[in-house]
Amino acid sequence: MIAQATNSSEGLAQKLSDSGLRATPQRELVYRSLLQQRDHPTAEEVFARVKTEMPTISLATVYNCLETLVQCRLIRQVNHERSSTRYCPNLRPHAHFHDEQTGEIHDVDLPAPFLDQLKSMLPTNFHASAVEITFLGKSEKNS
Amino acid sequence: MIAQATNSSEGLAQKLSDSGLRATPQRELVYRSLLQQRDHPTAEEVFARVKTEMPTISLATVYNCLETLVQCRLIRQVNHERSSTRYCPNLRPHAHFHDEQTGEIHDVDLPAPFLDQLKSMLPTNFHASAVEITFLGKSEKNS
DNA sequence: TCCAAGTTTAGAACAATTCCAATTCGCATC
DNA sequence: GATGCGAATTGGAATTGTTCTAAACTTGGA
Ligand SMILES: [Mn+2]
Ligand SMILES: [Mn+2]
Ligand SMILES: [Zn+2]
Ligand SMILES: [Zn+2]
Repeated sequence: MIAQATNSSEGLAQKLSDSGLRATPQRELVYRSLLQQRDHPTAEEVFARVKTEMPTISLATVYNCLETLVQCRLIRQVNHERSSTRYCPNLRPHAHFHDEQTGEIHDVDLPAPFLDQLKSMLPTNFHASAVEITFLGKSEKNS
Repeated sequence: MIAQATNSSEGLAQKLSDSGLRATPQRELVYRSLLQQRDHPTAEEVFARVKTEMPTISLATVYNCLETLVQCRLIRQVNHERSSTRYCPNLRPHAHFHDEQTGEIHDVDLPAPFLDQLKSMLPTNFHASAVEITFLGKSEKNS
C-alpha cells in the first residue's frame, strides 16, 4: 500500500528535506499544534499554544516556522480583510467560511469539478493557477 | 425612463445624504478619481492622484473618504494577502484576477446563477451573505 | 572533533492604518 | 449677512502585525 499523506509529523521531515531544510523541534512543534487544533489560529495564537510546551520559543521563530511551512506547502495562509494572517493545515482544495458573529473560520470542501468550471469561466487571456473562495455569513451552532 | 445608477458623481450626493453625510469636495474628488482610473488603487495611490487636483488634501482625509464611500456602498475594498487595501468602484458582482507578474488586478464578471450555485453548495447550517472569489495567475497582454 | 551553514532569538525597524485634538467648513437660524 | 454648531478635514502621534538584523546557538557531515 502506498503511504498517503497522513497529516502526521511524518511527512514533515520529508517535505522539509525536499526543500533542503531541517526538521527542527520548533518546526515540528508549530506544525503539530496546527494539526491538533484546526481552527485557523493567528501567529500570536500559535505562539501562545506552543509556548506551553516549549517556553523558550520566540514569536519571531513562530513567524519563521510558519513561513517555512507555507513555503514547503505543508500549510496555507488564510487572510481576511486586513486582519492577522491565519494558518491552515488542510491541504485539500477548500473554501473558507467566515462566521461574522463569532469570527470563527470553517473549512468548506468544494467539489473539484466545480473549481475547474470556475476557472473555465475566465476570459481566454487569463490563466489561473489558483482560486480562493471566501464566504461571509453566519452559521448555526450544530447541536 | 428610470434613471439607472450612472456611475457618475450624481449618485454620490444622493447615497451620501441617504446616510446623513455630506457630499464634500474631498469625497467627490476621491470618488471621481476611482471612477476615472479603475485599476484598484491603494489609498496612497488615490492620495497621489487627487493631490494633483487638490494639493491641500491629506492622506488621513483620503482614508476617511474611502471608508465613508465603502460604508455608503459606493465602492468596495479589495484585499489580497497582507498588502495594502485597494479600492474598486465596480458594484456589479465580480471576481478579481490578480496577475502575479504585473501585480495588476482585473475585474472578472461572473454569471449570477453561478454565484447562487456556489452558495447552495454550503452545508445547510451555513448561511452566506457574500462570497469573494479571487483568481491568481498570469494574463496575456491583449493586443 | 570541528566547521559551515542553517536556525533561533530578542529587540529594533517598518509600513499600513487608525486615532487624536485642533482647526475649518458649511448649512441652518436669527 | 452674522452666528452657532455639528460635521469634516488636517497633521502628526500612536498602534499593530509583521519583517529585519545581528548575535548566539545547533547540527549534520567532513
Ligand atoms: Mn503566500
Ligand atoms: Mn469591509
Ligand atoms: Zn482552511
Ligand atoms: Zn473590482
